[in-house]
Amino acid sequence: MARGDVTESRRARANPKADHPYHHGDLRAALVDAAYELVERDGADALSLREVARRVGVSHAAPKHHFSDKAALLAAVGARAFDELAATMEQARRRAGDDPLARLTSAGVAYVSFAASHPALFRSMFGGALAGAADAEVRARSRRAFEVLVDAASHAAGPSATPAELRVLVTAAWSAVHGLSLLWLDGRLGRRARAGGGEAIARLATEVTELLAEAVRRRVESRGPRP
Amino acid sequence: MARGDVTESRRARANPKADHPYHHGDLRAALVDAAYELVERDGADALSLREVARRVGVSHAAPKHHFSDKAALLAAVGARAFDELAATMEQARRRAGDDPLARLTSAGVAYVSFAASHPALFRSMFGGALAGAADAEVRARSRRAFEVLVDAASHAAGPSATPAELRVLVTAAWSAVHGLSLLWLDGRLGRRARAGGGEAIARLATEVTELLAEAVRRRVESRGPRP
DNA sequence: CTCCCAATCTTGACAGTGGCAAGATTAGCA
DNA sequence: TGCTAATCTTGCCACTGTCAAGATTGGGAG
Repeated sequence: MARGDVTESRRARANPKADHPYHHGDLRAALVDAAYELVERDGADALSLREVARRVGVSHAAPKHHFSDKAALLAAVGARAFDELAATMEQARRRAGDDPLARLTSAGVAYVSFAASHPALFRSMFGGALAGAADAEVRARSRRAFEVLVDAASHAAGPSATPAELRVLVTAAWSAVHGLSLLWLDGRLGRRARAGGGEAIARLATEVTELLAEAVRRRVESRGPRP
Repeated sequence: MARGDVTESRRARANPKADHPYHHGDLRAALVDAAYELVERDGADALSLREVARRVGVSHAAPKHHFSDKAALLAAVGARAFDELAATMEQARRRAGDDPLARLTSAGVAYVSFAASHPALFRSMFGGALAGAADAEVRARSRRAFEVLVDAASHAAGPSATPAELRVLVTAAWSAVHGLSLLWLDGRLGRRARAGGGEAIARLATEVTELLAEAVRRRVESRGPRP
């Protein structure tokens, strides 16, 4: 479910569970797969290296040769998750057509929808283990997702927006969808929003991003031509 | 540092560390104190019940009689933290005077400033252990903090704002400051913001909340009188 | 084709964790 | 003054992440 298959390299292994040859063939990818599933289900805090190893059918110390650390495994999971997020958002942008406002809102909706449909995963992508060390790869992959938002916000602000104005819009939009996602996951948006399910949160995201875009556009227009 | 002292009840204990009488006197409060400090320093994930017990000078199983669970202790810490947040925000509102916009922005700034000066604590107040069970007390205390924001946003929207418009503003403002706090804590706002320290994040919060308030106000005004 | 090195995986151990159970100690009420 | 119930301790279990040393094997050098 998580995502298609991963390059099954080198050796064609008939049965991954029954006959456990001493060398697994593609342990690294298998570990990331299993970890991704577990994190998606129970979150990063609940992840146990030993459990991952067990699922893959390998001894508890085997992961050590591919991931120095539990944090390293989580970083790999995070990188994959951000790829997923970026793909989702890019697809949403593509589907949104040419209208700049529609592009922004649909990117925002894609963001919160991803959070809503992968709650534990989404939480694990920020803060916690991924925050401190901030694996370089994770940062790079996450940037791609954010670029979608930045691009959409830029168009929504209009061509004559100042860099500073643009920066405020981008920061505000990103903060808003991010905060909206987390507050909703925490169930802190009142029961009206919670009851509505995925639809309610999507509508909220639309309203909020529209509000922001509208604000910047008006501000830009009322200022007159760019100095 | 965390906050003054807690009601030292019942018995006056001369030396809390040296002579450990069989009955501590006020173990519950002492545990919360110690846990609060540890969470503030290292976050909820890093908290160890045994470490807390050690700090208080008590056996590792003693906390069981006051907190059924590690989550229960964290809930107590969370409740205290939300009290702190609420107090900070109320103070900010008081200092802001009468201007509705100033009230909103200063509440928002107080929110992100709290996050910035208590990073690990702030993270622990949301998601993770506090998210699932959602201790009733924590919810109640947190509501008080959010009320400040709601109140400020209401005034900023103007007297003729519709309930629906108001709800959008409140949700947007709250989401924005919340997301802003977390993204900044994660170091995801670019190096310009990170380098600025507490000042930069406060400025961002001001700009974002002002943008939102402005948007709603214009929307309300341009709509004409309330239907 | 053979042999050997290095990568890969396993077994075993250690310190630390949260939670449970049974016993020691004491506070405060009858 | 005595005794019950609350409080705290000791001891244990299953589990975790990490390390060290040994077993196994793939794949290139000769």
